[in-house]
Amino acid sequence: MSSVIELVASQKMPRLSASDHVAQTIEQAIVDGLLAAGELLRQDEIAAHFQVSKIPVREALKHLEAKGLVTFLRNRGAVVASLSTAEIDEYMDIRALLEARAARLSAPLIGEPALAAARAHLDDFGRAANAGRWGELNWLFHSTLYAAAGRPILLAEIRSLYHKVERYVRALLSLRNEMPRTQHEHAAILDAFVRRDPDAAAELTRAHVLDAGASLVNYLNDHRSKGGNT
Amino acid sequence: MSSVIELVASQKMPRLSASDHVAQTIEQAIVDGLLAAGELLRQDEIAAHFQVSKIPVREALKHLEAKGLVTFLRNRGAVVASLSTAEIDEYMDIRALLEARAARLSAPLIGEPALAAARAHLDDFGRAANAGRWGELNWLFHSTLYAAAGRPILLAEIRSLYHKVERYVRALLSLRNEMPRTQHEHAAILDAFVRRDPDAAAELTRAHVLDAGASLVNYLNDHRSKGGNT
DNA sequence: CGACTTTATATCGTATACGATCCTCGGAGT
DNA sequence: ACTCCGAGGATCGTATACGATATAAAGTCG
Repeated sequence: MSSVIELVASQKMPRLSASDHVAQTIEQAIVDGLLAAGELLRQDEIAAHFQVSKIPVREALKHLEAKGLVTFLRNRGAVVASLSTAEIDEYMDIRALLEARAARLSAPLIGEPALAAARAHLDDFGRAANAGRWGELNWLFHSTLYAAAGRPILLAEIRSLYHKVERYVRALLSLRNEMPRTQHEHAAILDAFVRRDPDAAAELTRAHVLDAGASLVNYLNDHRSKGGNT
Repeated sequence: MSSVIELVASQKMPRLSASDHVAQTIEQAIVDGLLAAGELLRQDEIAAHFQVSKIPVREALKHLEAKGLVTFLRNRGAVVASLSTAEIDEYMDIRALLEARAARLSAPLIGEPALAAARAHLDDFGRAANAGRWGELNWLFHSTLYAAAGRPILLAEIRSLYHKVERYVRALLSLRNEMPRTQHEHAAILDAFVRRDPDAAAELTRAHVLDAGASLVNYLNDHRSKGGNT
């Protein structure tokens, strides 16, 4: 076979169905906070934007509905899911549990390459300017540490929870200056991993997530219309 | 307006879209183990069964895919998701964490009506004949205990995890006689709630879930083709 | 002049239709 | 006889089309 054919074959699509492509793009947009909570997602509009019909768009939205990022209103379409402060609090509480578990399992097993990678993410994190990049690096830092646990399902569950609250965390980070404390806690966590100390890694991780959760809930309670859920 | 109109209005549908109806029914069938892991779900067939077109069927399957109960194979359709023993082990480990947390929060707050309801479910559980009814009562028992925690998200996450492994648990219960030990553990858990003892409730719940998980993993490791993931 | 009904329009939810991809089975070649 | 290949059929993925429902605007009555 000629090299031309190979060339064509190599770039022959991301091997992604239209439905999956739309789902991934919208998911990212929601997580990044580009779409406001409660915003209506008009199917025809999205379909036109991606140059597909409504069918794959609806399939994508159904997927995101099950993931908890979108809510369907009967005969009124889909909106970006919004979380009450109580719900955010619950998610952060669960994250604290699972991430502490992952840290405990991973700390004794982590290797030097993973530590170096985490350290690199930490440095990049300190230099990152916008909240978008910050969110990405924050996840990279933590997931790098958790990977050594060899628990893909646990990691996936953590990521799923993280996705649901990430846009709120980012909004907070953009408005308040939480970076110094965050960086300090990250450094302490990394140090616990360097020492391969499971108890310290777990407890510091737990406290880190709960701190972020408390800070977030406080902020939202202040800035939302008194009883507000939105 | 006449009473006839009111009558019609009152029974005017389950207010459920075709897509949601199909999703719920298939989800139940998978959880109940009526559909074997790995089984192909043919869209035309399902559509004919429900007397709808493929569109709502595909939306339902996309929903279940995001929930982890179904897997799509590009241009080959959807199959019932199957779990390796390692994945089941992970899910049970996470369940143990979350259910222990729910038990700890709930135990000090639980009221007499909830305790009475849990006791009733426990009795029914002892008399239940088939695995299907057993699974339902088992969930009712545990969820009744957790409800007092006032943590709907936590409860929903637990239910989601439970759904993913329930068919495997049921298969085990049907084949082995695990009921006596299970009943004994349930009684001990209920007793801890009666005493409003958070530590005991949490630890007994944790052990209960981990026991079930270990038993399940052992069984599957014995009965699956040596390296088997299915 | 305001509240209720009615009509219009936009958007949703689903059925039908069709090209694309993959599996099956039979035939040619070694 | 076995392997490789291609035509046929089945199933998937998506575009188009249409009835159903909700929101908004206009009209009517008190």
